[in-house]
Amino acid sequence: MPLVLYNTMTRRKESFEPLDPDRVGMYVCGPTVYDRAHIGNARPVIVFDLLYRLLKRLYPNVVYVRNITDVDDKINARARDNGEPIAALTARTTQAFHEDIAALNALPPDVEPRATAHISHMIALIETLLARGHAYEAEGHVLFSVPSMADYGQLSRRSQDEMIAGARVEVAPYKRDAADFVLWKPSSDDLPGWDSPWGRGRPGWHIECSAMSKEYLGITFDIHGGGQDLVFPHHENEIAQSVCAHGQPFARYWLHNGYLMVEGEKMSKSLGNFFTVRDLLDQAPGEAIRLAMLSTHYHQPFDWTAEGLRQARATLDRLYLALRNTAEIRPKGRDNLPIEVLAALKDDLNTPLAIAHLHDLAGNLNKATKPEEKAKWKGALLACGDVLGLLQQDVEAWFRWTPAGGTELTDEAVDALVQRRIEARAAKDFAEADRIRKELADHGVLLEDGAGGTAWRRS
RNA sequence: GGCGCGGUGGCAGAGUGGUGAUGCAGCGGACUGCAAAUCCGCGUACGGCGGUUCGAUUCCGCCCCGUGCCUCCA
Repeated sequence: MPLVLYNTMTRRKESFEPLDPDRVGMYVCGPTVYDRAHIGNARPVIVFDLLYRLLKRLYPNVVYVRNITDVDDKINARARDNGEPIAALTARTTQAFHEDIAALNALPPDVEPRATAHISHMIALIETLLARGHAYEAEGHVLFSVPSMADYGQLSRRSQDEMIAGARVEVAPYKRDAADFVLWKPSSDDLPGWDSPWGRGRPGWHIECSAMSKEYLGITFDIHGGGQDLVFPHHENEIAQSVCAHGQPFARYWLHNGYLMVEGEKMSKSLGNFFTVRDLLDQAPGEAIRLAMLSTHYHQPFDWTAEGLRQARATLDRLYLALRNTAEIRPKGRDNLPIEVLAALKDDLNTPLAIAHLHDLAGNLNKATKPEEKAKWKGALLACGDVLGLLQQDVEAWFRWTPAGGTELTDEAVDALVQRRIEARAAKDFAEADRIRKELADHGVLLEDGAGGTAWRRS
């Protein structure tokens, strides 16, 4: 049962066979650090985190590289608007990014290279492209010559004629060909810049990924991922740069997550449906956001909705309840991922199917009567959680989560009321017991009387 | 205009050439002081029209609808 991945380059599912099974390399395009991560940024983070977890389970050594783009015109513009130094903006935003995605249970990549720390690598790459006749200088810029690459456009399946016909942006006069793109551009004194053979300047958008992927993964490596919107021009141009510079293949498998929409519409600030990850973490646990994202296959368009988030929370309630109801059982076989779930994930990360199996496991756990059966199903459920990045937290912590600025009762106040109700029930004062239940319910706290006492959770 | 992606039951969302996942919501039952949770049972869905086939939601064609990209947005 091989790992099968949908390769954008070939537009079909392919068996994944790493170049070197002892060192699997994956490069994913990371954030441009000028603002808080939004919900659309979260999808590739979560999707490729899952792939990373799966790869680590299948191969002994996986190197996951996700860059930080900390030189960019949007950064420059934002720093100017904020009246703060660029370095302060990028440092602050990078830290916020790390906090946000950690809350989504995304593991840190093995390497997280920053563009500004690799300028010399980019310059060297550009020099190679110039030397090989794939780039040219013009008015302080260095441009990649698209016509110099015979098979440009393979990934996005565009012919150069089409691109010219469809071009709707005014072509800079110094470009020899409308499709040529910038490798290096001049910087004025008020902008970030580095000395180069072409004067003080800064890199174009695409070159950093070509330079840094080679640095950490080599010229040819296994997997390159990102959002579908990066297929063109970003990934296409990365391929052009890397292949033309090195004369060898670049990434072998290209994976792209589908677009994200919000309540059926494109997310945009003007529509008022623009959410940052931070906004959502105030409303729901990060784990619920993660599960919501994984409820749709990564390749499909994903529609972010309040209802979807509610369902994700309900699903996690169900799974955590199965764990809570067997709190006294020590799980067994947690290292053994159930075969159905492994098979689902190995089939191009079929997370919806894997989640369906999670429900089966929870059902089995709920139905089990013998302790050894419970231990087995509980271990299986937790094993799935480990690879999916779910069910990692303390069960009670899950049920006690409160939204930011919530006016709910404190945990202590709930405990005190629960205790009073226990006493009322012991005295057969069911009117008082029901009154307390009602009072708690009005504050979003649900009670569950079980054999082992009364448990509560916030709804 | 060019190049893509998608349309599955009330909702979300897998999957498959023929015994039609899973969850949420809903209904009925068991259990419970009452609940909740849990368990049991219940829903003949696959955008439209053709074609191939013994048989299509699944393959092919056309159409309709939604959505994305087309040089710096994950």
